[in-house]
Amino acid sequence: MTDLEIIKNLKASDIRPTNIRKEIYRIFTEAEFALSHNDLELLTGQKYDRVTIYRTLDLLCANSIIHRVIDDSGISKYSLSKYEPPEKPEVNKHLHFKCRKCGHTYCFSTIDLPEINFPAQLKVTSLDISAKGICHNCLGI
Amino acid sequence: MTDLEIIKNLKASDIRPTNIRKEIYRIFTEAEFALSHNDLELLTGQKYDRVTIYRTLDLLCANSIIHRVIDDSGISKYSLSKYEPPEKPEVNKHLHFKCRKCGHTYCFSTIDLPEINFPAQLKVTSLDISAKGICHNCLGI
DNA sequence: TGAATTCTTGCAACAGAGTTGCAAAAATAA
DNA sequence: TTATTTTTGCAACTCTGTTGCAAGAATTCA
Repeated sequence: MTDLEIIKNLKASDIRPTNIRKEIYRIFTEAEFALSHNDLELLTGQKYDRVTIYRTLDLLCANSIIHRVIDDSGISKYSLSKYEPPEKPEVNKHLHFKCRKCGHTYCFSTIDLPEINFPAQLKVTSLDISAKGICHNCLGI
Repeated sequence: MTDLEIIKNLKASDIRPTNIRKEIYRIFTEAEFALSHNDLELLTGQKYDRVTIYRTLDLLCANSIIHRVIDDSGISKYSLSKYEPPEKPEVNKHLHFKCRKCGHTYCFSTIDLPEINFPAQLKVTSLDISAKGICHNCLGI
């Protein structure tokens, strides 16, 4: 993604394209797996304050540019949002996979997810399917 | 569950039936939804040390008497394990539902779960399906 | 029974993730 | 240029969870 596109996308959500915002957004566009706050502190070279990074993540989340995945150990990771259809679906679905070996969390497309039958009468508004195991990379070695 | 059954079950896992262990185990057998460490501190009337409660939870988890559910906000909750078949399944499956209104997390049976097709070649060893929405109780009001 | 050993609990202290308040700095509007 | 709003950094704090250690309780074994 070009710098201009980064700026354009931020502006489209009424987010001022400051340095930290552009840099963190760019990092997400290039990431292959979900990143934690700590990952971002390292990837930005400790250039920004911890709190500012948290606030940037919250801002990008609130504008659905990224989304949060809660790790099986309870820590938050973030990943670029990919909308399959441009419309917002009735049930917000996510499909994640965490590798027990390398620890990375991967986000997958949610097309082709089967229906889950919940017992009783529940109004389901979001669905999160997350698996654990060994990822493609770690199996290959 | 009778006191004797509680004691018998703990002993079956080589766990000495001390007061805190019996009490916390009993609380889980009577709980309708998953409980956090903080819930247990309150339910036991601040009778036990925080750390001892954590250790009791870890012990019951390690012996598969209870299992841990990570909340969408990242905090751990615990719930009694229910094995449908007595054998251990190849893929350890869980089905959870968190109500946005009351905040409770419910654990459901995992029979009748459809297959999830993950992309690429991944070895899946556990599967966690968790939904959010409004629960039966909160809808009824 | 009594001493030695092991297990359990509580306390203190710590670590990590995340939040809040406030003031300085930067950007925008007037 | 000045006034206003937004953004950032700092300090301090909360909450969840962990670790080390010593005291207490239970178990084992002679």
